[in-house]
Amino acid sequence: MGIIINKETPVFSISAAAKLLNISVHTLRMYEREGLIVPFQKESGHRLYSQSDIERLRCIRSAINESKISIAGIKTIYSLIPCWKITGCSDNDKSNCSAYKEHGKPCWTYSHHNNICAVLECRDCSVYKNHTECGTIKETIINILEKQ
Amino acid sequence: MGIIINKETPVFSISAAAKLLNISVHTLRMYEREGLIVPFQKESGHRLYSQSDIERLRCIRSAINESKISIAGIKTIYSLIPCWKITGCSDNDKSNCSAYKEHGKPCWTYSHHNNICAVLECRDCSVYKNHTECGTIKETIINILEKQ
DNA sequence: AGTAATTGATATTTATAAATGTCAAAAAAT
DNA sequence: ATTTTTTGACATTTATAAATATCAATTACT
Repeated sequence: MGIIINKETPVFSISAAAKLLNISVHTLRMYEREGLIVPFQKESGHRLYSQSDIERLRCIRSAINESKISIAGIKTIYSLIPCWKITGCSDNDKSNCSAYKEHGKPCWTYSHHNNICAVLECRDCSVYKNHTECGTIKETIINILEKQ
Repeated sequence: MGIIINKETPVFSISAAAKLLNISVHTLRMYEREGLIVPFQKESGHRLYSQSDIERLRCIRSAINESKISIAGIKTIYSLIPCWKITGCSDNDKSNCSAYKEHGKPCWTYSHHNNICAVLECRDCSVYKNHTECGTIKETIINILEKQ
């Protein structure tokens, strides 16, 4: 059998994740409702968290508790990632995309029927996976600007 | 005589500005201490605010009160403005600049002895003047990315 | 010269975001 | 089959960021 377990494999239940992070399951659901995280969902609706999800949540917790950035602030910061450059959106994709045109919410909180994002779960997209904290976001802005 | 009064002319005392905004003078000084605003300072140390400053402060108030973004969040958002592309920093300028290398604080909260920013008061720099709220910041990121 | 406004620094208050608690129904595990 | 966990929705608590208050010293008006 070919089961591969890596950092992206969803393995922790919500209670296991909560214990690892020393927070309550309510808090985890709140972060999800706010669009900070996108855990894997089974058909039943039950959530599963990967090691990557845990690390992402540690960053979020640090932003809230150490850096004193509010949840609304984190959402807005995520919304400034130039996702369209990472995904390779066409002009048409962009004109159909709220994530491109608006701000205040991360791109992965929008539904993507009519553009390039429809081919991939947001959870598996590098825009989501690679950007957990502000340092990485600034690096991305710099990299995209210097590269082209 | 050639006195020109426009939106950038510092004319309001701190108490006048506080009244216009319906806040206390303490709050205005706090925003300054946090690096959100850079009012004009007389030799005596007394502050003067322009019409532009008032509008900037309205944006900041709206971010805090309506959008629920914390002051630390606003600072981090400001720190994501690609200032080096606006000022035309050289590679050497960048390597000497904390605003380029770090994040969490707006570029105008750093001292700029040793790069292109030394020639202009931050208060008079378009990085500061043109970016009061998140919409403009996203627009700038988009514009810089599409232009080049 | 005398009143009013501003300064910075420290302490206090208040508003509310973030986190938890509770509940009944549904799903999963043993 | 029974126990445990998860679900969503609503209510409550708590921690603290944001805003004020107070103070003596300094500066600015008239």
